Amino acid sequence: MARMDPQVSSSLTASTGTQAIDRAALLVATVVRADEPLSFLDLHDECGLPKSTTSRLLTALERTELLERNAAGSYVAGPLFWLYATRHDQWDELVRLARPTLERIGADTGETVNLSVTRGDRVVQVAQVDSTYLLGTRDWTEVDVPAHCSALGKVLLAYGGLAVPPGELEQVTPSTITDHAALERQLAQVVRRGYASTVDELEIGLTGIGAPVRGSGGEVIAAVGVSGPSPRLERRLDEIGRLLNDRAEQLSGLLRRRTRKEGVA
Amino acid sequence: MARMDPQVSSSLTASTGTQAIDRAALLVATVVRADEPLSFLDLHDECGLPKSTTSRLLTALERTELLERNAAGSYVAGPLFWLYATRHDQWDELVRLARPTLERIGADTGETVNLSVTRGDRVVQVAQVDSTYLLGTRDWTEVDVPAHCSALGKVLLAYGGLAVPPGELEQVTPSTITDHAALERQLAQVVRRGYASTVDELEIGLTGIGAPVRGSGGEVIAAVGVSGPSPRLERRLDEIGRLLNDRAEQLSGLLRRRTRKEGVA
DNA sequence: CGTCTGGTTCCATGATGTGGAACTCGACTT
DNA sequence: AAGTCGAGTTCCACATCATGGAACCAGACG
Repeated sequence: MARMDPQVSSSLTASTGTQAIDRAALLVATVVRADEPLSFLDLHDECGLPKSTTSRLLTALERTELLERNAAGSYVAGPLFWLYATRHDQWDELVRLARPTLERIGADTGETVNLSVTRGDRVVQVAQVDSTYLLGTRDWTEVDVPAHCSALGKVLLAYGGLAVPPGELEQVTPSTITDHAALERQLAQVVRRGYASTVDELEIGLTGIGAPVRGSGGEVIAAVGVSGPSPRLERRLDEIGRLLNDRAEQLSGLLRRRTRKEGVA
Repeated sequence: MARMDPQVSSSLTASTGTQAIDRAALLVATVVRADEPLSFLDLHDECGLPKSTTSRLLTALERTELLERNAAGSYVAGPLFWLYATRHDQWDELVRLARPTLERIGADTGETVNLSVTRGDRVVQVAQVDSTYLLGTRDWTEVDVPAHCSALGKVLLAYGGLAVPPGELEQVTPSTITDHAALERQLAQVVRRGYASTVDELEIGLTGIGAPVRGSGGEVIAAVGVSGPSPRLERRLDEIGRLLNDRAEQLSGLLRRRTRKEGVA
């Protein structure tokens, strides 16, 4: 009856008296994380439960509106998820999901951390974790700045989350890149390196570094980055750039569609 | 041990061997539908489960990321819901939720049914169920029309989902209302009656009727309506208006936050 | 320092979920 | 038309697992 070792299945946080629920939740999580219709068999061997059990659980989950079957009979997230999604803005939810990542970056670097997305043709900061230093950047959530001179803006430009505006590029400081060709060259480099940076280009003495966050389909949907005084950051550009890329990659992994063989969180 | 009559609990579709899951799902559904933090006790007496059971189930649901506790210890929807919401557009999900309602309206009236929302300062149709008549309106999903001469537009204007544009009101047909004062008077009437209509105001021979859909907080977030040839609809304005209001009310009920005493769907 | 409300842990009990095997259904072959 | 296979559901004896009353714990209030 025991499928494998009796006590290996759920290791952490000691679960007792909840086998059925753990399994049901595993099914739901698998469907939601995959984010594409999974057939009965997919779920059967993805989750490693006996056919009869799988069937019973899935039927119950469907009845309770946690899952639903599409026309082809495959399972997708059910009405409860639709309801939640209609009521909540997707960017707010991205912030929730990203919060732990931002905080880790904050702890690692000590600098102010930002998360940006494109809204229309503008870059807006949607979340911020403050610097541990006294000298940090102010809270500019919802403040939007020209894309071509902010690190997060450059990331979004470089990965196609945003198009480079056709007209003049505003000269915000003496260091701002205003030449289209030069900007394009930089953007190509951003893609090559996996992170973007601006030193004194948005404001004298302000340095920013950013990396791309990818959505479920692999498209770049947001950018994470840190910013702070140039003297403190200038020398750590590459170090922090790599760190950001790592962390952003992890966050992207969370958002990525997963089909096969993913350990239980 | 049996709380009530042994076979009364879950009547439809015969459930067997899934008590634990049904209960767990009930908890999740309650939290998601309420859409505001529910304390342990709220859930306890909302769902009528023994304390110990409630506790065990909630702990399991939290571990599996279906629920989460906020700072105050109350339960809210968990990371799995966030993930789903980040990946899906909220208007698309509204369409999913509304589809059954639209289809019922279509079946009731035989006319083309539309669902509209405001995007920025424009009204866009986001879903359509086609007329059973041959003479119906074409698919204008994503086509946006001036708000002051469409029934759904008037609904959104009337309930504050949209502001009346300050400038000239475009005269689309001879019947189009172009006078601001007259429009305001109509909008007030719309609120009084609970539905809006346009006869020949957008296109000669085209009549539309619409009613408001309210979101979780009670604000009007969308409008449902039917449209078709004036000869067929003109006489049924009030009848259909009431019908739409009823159906829209039902849909709104689905979206409304619910805190207490709601039967299991 | 006692008293409550709010919540978790224990544990004996048997109801409840389990899973192998039998069965059904439909599609595809021969 | 009969035969075969794969996908999925239903059955049912068994014992594992969820159950819930009671005891327990912790913090807030008086």
